[in-house]
Amino acid sequence: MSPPKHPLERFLWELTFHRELDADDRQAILDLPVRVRQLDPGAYLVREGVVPKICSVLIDGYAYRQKLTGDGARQILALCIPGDAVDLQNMFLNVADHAVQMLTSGTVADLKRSDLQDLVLARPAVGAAIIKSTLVEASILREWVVNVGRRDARERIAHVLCEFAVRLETRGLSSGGFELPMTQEQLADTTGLTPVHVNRTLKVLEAEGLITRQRRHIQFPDWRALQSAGDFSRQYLHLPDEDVIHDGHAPA
Amino acid sequence: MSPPKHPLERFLWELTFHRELDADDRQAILDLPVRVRQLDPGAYLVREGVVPKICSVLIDGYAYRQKLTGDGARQILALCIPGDAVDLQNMFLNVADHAVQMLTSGTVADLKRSDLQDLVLARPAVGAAIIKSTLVEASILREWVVNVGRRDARERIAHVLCEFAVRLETRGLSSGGFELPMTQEQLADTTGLTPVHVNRTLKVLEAEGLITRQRRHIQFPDWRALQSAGDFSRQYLHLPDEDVIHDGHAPA
DNA sequence: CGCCCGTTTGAAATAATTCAACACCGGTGG
DNA sequence: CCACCGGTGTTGAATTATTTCAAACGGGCG
Repeated sequence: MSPPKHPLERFLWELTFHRELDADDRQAILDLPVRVRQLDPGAYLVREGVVPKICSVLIDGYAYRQKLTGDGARQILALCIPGDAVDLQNMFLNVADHAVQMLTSGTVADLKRSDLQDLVLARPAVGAAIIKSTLVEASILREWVVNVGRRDARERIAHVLCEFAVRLETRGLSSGGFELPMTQEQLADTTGLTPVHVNRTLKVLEAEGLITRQRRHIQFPDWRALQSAGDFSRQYLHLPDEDVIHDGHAPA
Repeated sequence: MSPPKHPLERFLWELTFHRELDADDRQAILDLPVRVRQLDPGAYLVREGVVPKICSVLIDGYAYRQKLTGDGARQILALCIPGDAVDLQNMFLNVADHAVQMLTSGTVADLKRSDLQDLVLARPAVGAAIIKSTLVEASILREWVVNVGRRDARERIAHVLCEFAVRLETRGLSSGGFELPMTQEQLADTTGLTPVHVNRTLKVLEAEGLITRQRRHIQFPDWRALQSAGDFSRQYLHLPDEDVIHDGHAPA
């Protein structure tokens, strides 16, 4: 929970996850000129339809990718956690096909698009790491299609909780439970459900002993059972090694 | 409808769509050693969980990306049309997170993974084109999450039909209508619905005059209205220019 | 204290599913 | 040539998951 010394430290760590980087690669990333900004919940990092000149990296706090349907319904497409770059696709695509908005308050580091492009050209290993991280994002997207397309409410929510927990744990941002950074309405928009149905389903999960909740703090008394309820398997996250996630009350 | 002279011709065309390639780039692609295979419906191009050593490019026929849930339900994640490379992500990712299967019979060209990797290193423009095309795929995936997450059956099906029509048209594979290369059950698996509900919904669309059907041949008497019924806008396809798609009976 | 946002609960309505039967079509073999 | 067959499409009726609407509740904050 202590803030990283260098703004891009966690971003660097996340890239190294995907691809080995040598000292020069790492230094080149840390030398990138950044502007650090503090943002409020709801602030836009990217707006649909525009070409951003900057690419923001989340340092602290959470964000989400989002799209609206014609009649105003919202679908959340991805959750961004500290260390995620929010805009990598826009290094190659000319127009943002979705919006990115802050979920909580937090801070971001803005990189110049051109700086990033130069870096990728100068250091192919960094380019490879960036590509890999966008490919993993695509894999997560595929799993989300499965989630909203073929699972019922209980499975969907359990799955989202599992995914979020694992992603946080592998970055050292939580263990055995976490502060869910969103309202039930936002959870509804990530699972393609209604806020009231999310509420009822959370209570079911709680009644079954799969989660405990105090306010928005969620814990997993039976991690194994939650995974199975959510039909969750971490394969699609393409994590390099098998970190263990512990039960809420019985860290193994 | 006439088969391309060179097996990779349509693949090349699709890449050029995303990024300008000079004569040397293009020649390098066409010089790639290929093995051409004829495949039956249902044949696997990629199996989940394995590392393919080859990357197949669809020359003829259709394929789909697919994932199964724990209890055996299937979700189709993408439709591949002639010119699509089926495996680009596996150039960087070590394990396939989903399967790819032939929808119809057809032919594919197999490229050696290492050949492709060498090509990308030798010709950065080709690499850029490949990256862009995987990013467009990710954009389509995002739209699919919205589709199954936030649209009702009628909208979902109309949307899938629109997307498929536009993608086919921009590759010169159809105009004003097409032969839907899948059963209603497969359409159900792409929309997250039940086969019988797909059936009923198709009849609704037909009754509304948005589509006509004879067997699996679909036409669009009112293309504008179908788009609006499906909440479809081609922006997310990141197409370079604004090709026009015509109504079934009134090519404009 | 009172207000507002988010959560919780209930009852009624609806979209989609399930199960089951039947129709259709092209292909195969008698 | 016809009969049958399996896969696909079509239809109906009953059931279920989820939504909708509406109202009450709770806690944090000005």
